[in-house]
Amino acid sequence: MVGVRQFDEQEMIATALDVFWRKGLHDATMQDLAAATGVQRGSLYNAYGDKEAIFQRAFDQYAGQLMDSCGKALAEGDDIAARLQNFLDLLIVNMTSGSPPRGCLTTRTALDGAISSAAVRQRVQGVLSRLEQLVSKAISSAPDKRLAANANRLARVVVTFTRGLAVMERAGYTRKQLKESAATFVDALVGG
Amino acid sequence: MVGVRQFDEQEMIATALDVFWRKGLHDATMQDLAAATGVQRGSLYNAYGDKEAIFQRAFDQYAGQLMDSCGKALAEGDDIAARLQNFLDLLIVNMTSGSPPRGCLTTRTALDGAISSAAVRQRVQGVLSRLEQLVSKAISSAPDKRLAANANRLARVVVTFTRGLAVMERAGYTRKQLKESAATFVDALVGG
DNA sequence: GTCAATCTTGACGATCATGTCAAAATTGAC
DNA sequence: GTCAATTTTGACATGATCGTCAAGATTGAC
Repeated sequence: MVGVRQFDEQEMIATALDVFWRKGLHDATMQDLAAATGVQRGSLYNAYGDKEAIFQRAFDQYAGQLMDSCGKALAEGDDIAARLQNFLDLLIVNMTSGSPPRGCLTTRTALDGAISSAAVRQRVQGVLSRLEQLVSKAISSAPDKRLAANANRLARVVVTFTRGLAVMERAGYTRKQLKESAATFVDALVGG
Repeated sequence: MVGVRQFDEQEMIATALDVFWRKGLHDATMQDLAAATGVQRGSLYNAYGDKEAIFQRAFDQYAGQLMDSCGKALAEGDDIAARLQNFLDLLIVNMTSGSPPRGCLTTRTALDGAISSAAVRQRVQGVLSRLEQLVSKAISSAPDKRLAANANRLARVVVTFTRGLAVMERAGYTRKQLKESAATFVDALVGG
């Protein structure tokens, strides 16, 4: 192949993800991406077409990693309470990492009003849907039949609560406060 | 007084609130406000200084009305479950009203990454803080001492959950789905 | 009715982001 | 080493938004 790409795509997407995570799809500009990755604007347009195409790649990478982590968190622990706690703690650490904390990319993207792209919306819905499935599966396997019977409904409540945590983080709540809320929530939900 | 204002301020702020609610502080432009209110851009700059000043007035009006409604919702009902349900239903209806649904202004504002204004951030925190107080007060008055003793912590969980509902709405969940989640949440939280 | 303070209007300049393009540079294939 | 496909580069045109300002219009006070 002639005229070979001068930058590492993996590295480029990873850096772009960081930019999108900190600024959001709407507020991150091609200039931001160019500056952060060291790849010129024109090259990015040539390679990907537009900003949204870059976002989609970055988001897919992020979503894949997130699902892996969540699956593992929900598999470790003696009982369903511990597993849910692991899951919530993982998300909390995830959204409160970085300086300043970068928040939750999925939630930020869901709230980004300037996004009319069906592809982006579907990706957000995909993450939420898969999270519900993971949690539902975990709850289903609990010995408590009262819980297991309502696994789907409860899973949606849990995922909804995680979205709330993401909003509270943006509003200024600290990791410690979020963890306390999460503990209270798990305790109240699956009995303590 | 000479050289009198040619538009009704109350009406202007109410219309501006509608614009901000549908587009968000960041995405709503002065042109949007001018077009919706019928007041020219220059007049708005002359009267208020900048967009954020208009937003603050609109937000204060919105927050006041919201607190009133929430206070009433939390006061009606036989038990704490019914009161919380009223409260959650109110918020759900509030965020799913309009066509297309306008969502939750507080949550949208909290997630708006382009906002560095301390005044705006404080207003968002103020709403969340006051909501926590209202809910906490309602829970405190419940006969169930196990609940009342944890009123503050539980109230924060409830408010966090409401933020989650706002995100789920943006992600495409319908009013019906949100209400079902809310019902499941209340049932799990305060026993059913 | 006149005056003067205030508001309104329309236009202006500046900034920023987008997307495109032609010319130059790069490099694998032969 | 040459060629040709592809990428890179820098510049360009476009459009949106912001904030400002001078000139004109309005109206309460006298």
